Amino acid sequence: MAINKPASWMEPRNPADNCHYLDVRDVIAKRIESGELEKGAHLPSERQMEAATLAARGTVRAALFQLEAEGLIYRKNRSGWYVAPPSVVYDPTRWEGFMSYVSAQGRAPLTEVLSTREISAPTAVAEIFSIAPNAPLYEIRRRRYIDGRAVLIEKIHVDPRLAPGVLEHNLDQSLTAVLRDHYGVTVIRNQVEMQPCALTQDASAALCIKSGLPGLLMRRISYDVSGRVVEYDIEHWRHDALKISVDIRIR
Amino acid sequence: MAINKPASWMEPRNPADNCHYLDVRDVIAKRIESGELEKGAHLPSERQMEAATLAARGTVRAALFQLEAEGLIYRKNRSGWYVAPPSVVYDPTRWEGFMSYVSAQGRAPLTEVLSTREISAPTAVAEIFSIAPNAPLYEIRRRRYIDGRAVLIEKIHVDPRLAPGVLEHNLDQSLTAVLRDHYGVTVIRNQVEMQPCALTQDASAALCIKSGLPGLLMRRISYDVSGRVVEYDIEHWRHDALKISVDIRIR
DNA sequence: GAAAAAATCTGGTTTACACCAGAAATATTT
DNA sequence: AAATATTTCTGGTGTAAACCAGATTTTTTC
Repeated sequence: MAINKPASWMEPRNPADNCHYLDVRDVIAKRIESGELEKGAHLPSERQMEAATLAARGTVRAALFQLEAEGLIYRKNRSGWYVAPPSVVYDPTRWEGFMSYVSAQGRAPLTEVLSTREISAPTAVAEIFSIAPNAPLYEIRRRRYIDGRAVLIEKIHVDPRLAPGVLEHNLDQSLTAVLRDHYGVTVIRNQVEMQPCALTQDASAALCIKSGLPGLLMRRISYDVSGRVVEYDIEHWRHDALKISVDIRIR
Repeated sequence: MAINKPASWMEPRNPADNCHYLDVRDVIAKRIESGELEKGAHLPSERQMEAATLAARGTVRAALFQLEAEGLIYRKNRSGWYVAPPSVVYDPTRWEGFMSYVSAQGRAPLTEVLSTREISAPTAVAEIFSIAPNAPLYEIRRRRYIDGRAVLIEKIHVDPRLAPGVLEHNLDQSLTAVLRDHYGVTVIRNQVEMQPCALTQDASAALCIKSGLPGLLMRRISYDVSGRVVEYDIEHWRHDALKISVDIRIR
């Protein structure tokens, strides 16, 4: 089944820490790294591991949380623990959209529009767009998948003056492409910001994740040639879904 | 002292989740965000909070772990929980070293050399440098601080052929500057990679952090004009110490 | 007053139960 | 065979109690 060495894995530990849960962690980690447990594989249940490792369930869970923080495993709501697929590499300096860089890495991207509507700009957002508070603004909420796993939820704000009626278009694809092709709006500057966060209630619900789990918050502001803000995007990512990679040369 | 509303904070919760520990989290989070608990402030002890919140210690700890993952608080080994200072903004596209961008943000950077030695290149590292396995290589281990808090530990590899005797120099400063000023080696390309990780035994020990806590792994490869690898740097960061920000324009 | 020893406080870890709600599998009914 | 009800399984949460080892503070000793 998995994990059933009685207590033999107690010995080869580093004497520095005497943390049982890190032992359990190591056992599982090794099985994943060795490929014994394949990507996406379903781990045995916590109670099975409890019996197999002779550790209390709380200890087993501590180990699972640790592995989750490391991005090695993840959980589906109440269905179980799974081996995490490899993360996708993202280079913020490249002018590539989600669909593009995900498929370039041999993974299957998918975008789903959750909702579109016209709102009146909240103060904070209005400031970014340099428009009056409560001015009209489009809001698009989307969910994106990699290989069938929901990895991020995003809320995009667009200025209706730059792209009137954009909500009528098909938004399952690159929004930047739609803006370029239908409105002649070209993005020439991107401001990207990333930081760890806790997933908000709605984000975690949309990602089928337990509320409050750590995630990655990415904010992106896109500008056009004349310096106008075209798009303000707030993305909540699974923390284990991407890796950042930047390649820079002096010009 | 702090947190002593008997059970009044039970009401204003979102009815979706009935997670007690998120209630405790919210109370503490609010006190931090409102500024009632200042940056760097020492939180009451877990046992005090246990009594004050009427929740079991395990529940209190769950809340603390949550806040830690969010980067709002951190802990010193066995001394207690503290409010986390604001994170530092790092822009991988800028040609600025640690000392430079940290002080530019009004924070006090500090670098401490832990060890320097000559090693024979492990296979993986040798590949990066395009040298023979076991070829000589310099290894520098440093620890860096922001406002007195250790935030990262790094291991730098340097090719002795490019910078013979570099270990004799003062390495408390920017290594890139030393290479430039004393060896005429200029870095013109940087390859940076970031991903969440679990802090290794030695990293966590050096950072005075409980072993196994999540962190951020940053790898940097620096190239000179002729495409030679000048420097290979592996950095283990506290996950709450930095924020990534990139500003890109089409050329 | 300074150094050393002792008591106390703090997080760190583990155990063992108990109960809940959603997911999944199974048995039942139509 | 398909739709439906039921049972079982899975993680999610909370409690209470112990014990450890390093940090810190207090007390004692010199």
